[in-house]
Amino acid sequence: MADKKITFPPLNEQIDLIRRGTEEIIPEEELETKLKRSIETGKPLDVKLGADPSRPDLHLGHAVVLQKMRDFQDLGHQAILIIGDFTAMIGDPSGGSKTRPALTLEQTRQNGQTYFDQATKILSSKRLKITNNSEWLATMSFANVITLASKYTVSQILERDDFSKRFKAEVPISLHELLYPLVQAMDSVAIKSDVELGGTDQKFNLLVGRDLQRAHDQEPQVIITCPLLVGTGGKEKMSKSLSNYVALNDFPNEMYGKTLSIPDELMPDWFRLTLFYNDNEVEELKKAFESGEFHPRDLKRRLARELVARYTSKKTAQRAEEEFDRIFIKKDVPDDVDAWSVTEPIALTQLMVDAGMISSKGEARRLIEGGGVSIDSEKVANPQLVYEPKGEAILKVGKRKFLRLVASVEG
RNA sequence: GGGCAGGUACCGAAGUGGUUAAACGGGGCAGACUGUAAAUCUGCUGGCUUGGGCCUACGGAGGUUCGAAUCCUUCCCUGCCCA
Repeated sequence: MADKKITFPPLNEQIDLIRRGTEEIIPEEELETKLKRSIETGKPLDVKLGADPSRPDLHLGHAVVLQKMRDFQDLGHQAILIIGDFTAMIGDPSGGSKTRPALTLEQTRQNGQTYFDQATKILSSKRLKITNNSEWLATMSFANVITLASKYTVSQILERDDFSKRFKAEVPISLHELLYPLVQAMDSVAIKSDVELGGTDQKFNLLVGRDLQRAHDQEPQVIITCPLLVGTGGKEKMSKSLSNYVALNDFPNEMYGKTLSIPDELMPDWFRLTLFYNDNEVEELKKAFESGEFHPRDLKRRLARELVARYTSKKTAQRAEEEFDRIFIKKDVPDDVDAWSVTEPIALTQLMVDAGMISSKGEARRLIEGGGVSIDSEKVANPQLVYEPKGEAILKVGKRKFLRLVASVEG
């Protein structure tokens, strides 16, 4: 680590930025103490963020916390991204009874790389350190583990809401699940973190980090939780497994479209959490919205536009919007539709499966029967339809899947 | 180790010999209406094939039966109580 002294912004300035958009800072006085000390010594704070490499697709929900991490970097502090490769190898069981497939070391490494690529859309690659937690966890002996487990009590662990709920509901909780918070907390001990970031759902785990650091005679980390972003469905938090997410890697058009499909009530939250509007700005939007100055649709268009611009460019966002209007308002066809060559008559259902638009012919048939498939804007009524290749035709499946069918001569 | 209750499709949950690919609810998908919003209404929600049909599926494996998710045996798993 560089031992060059860094000059930090004044305390108040730092606190203001850090506090912005966070849910809780526990305890705030300790944050001040740590910041003051770093100003005096010129030594940056080590800020920890845990990353789960088993699902390497980052989405806007992750972005909330990553942005907070970025704030710390901008203030001159050290970001430490911990890739939970050890955890991923075992397979985190939380949330379900099914054991997740254990990943190989190579896979986790690969995932770690993609994680990095995506995370640096938000994080600066300066003052960024990435570590795999297998580095210290893989070498722990069983005796070490027992000792670790002795530092915490059953009732302390059962304080965690979802554990106690499951316990009360007589739903199985396996022993190693109870250990997970400790494993996570070990990371904090290993890197001697000053601050750890996470979503509000991580609060318990982060707090265990404090306890465990104390048990190892370290100064406990300050924990900072960020609000959870609600997913496109409008009910549950954004998560990959619920497929209600907008990925950082989504194509601009997708990102634009998905954003426009969120329920209206989500808009203030999204402005706040994905675009980091401050409370006043959000308040103003709300007022303008309630007074009828804005049509909710226009406000959402603005949200989508700014969001796409944030991850690509203004120009691209503009294009995404135009494209959207063309397709959904003018009912036109997008201009970047994948082509699919058809050489001979083929059952439409088969074609849809072959092209990967749908996973089974049965499903394709049902969709057709339900009126969800059209060719050149004409609904297909007959599920048995055999498509005769001729020139070009646009096949539309469901709300947003398009395919350009191109007749091509054999050879 | 003993006693009891359970294991059903994405989830929750009915069904206790045939009419069960399996009620109902949630979730999801699609359609109508819209602003790809919400609310509402409608349809669909195992695979393959259509001429009938065929295959896979109610924790696993066997068995009884013309016929089993449903009965029997055995094994596995989970929760509760006792030790």
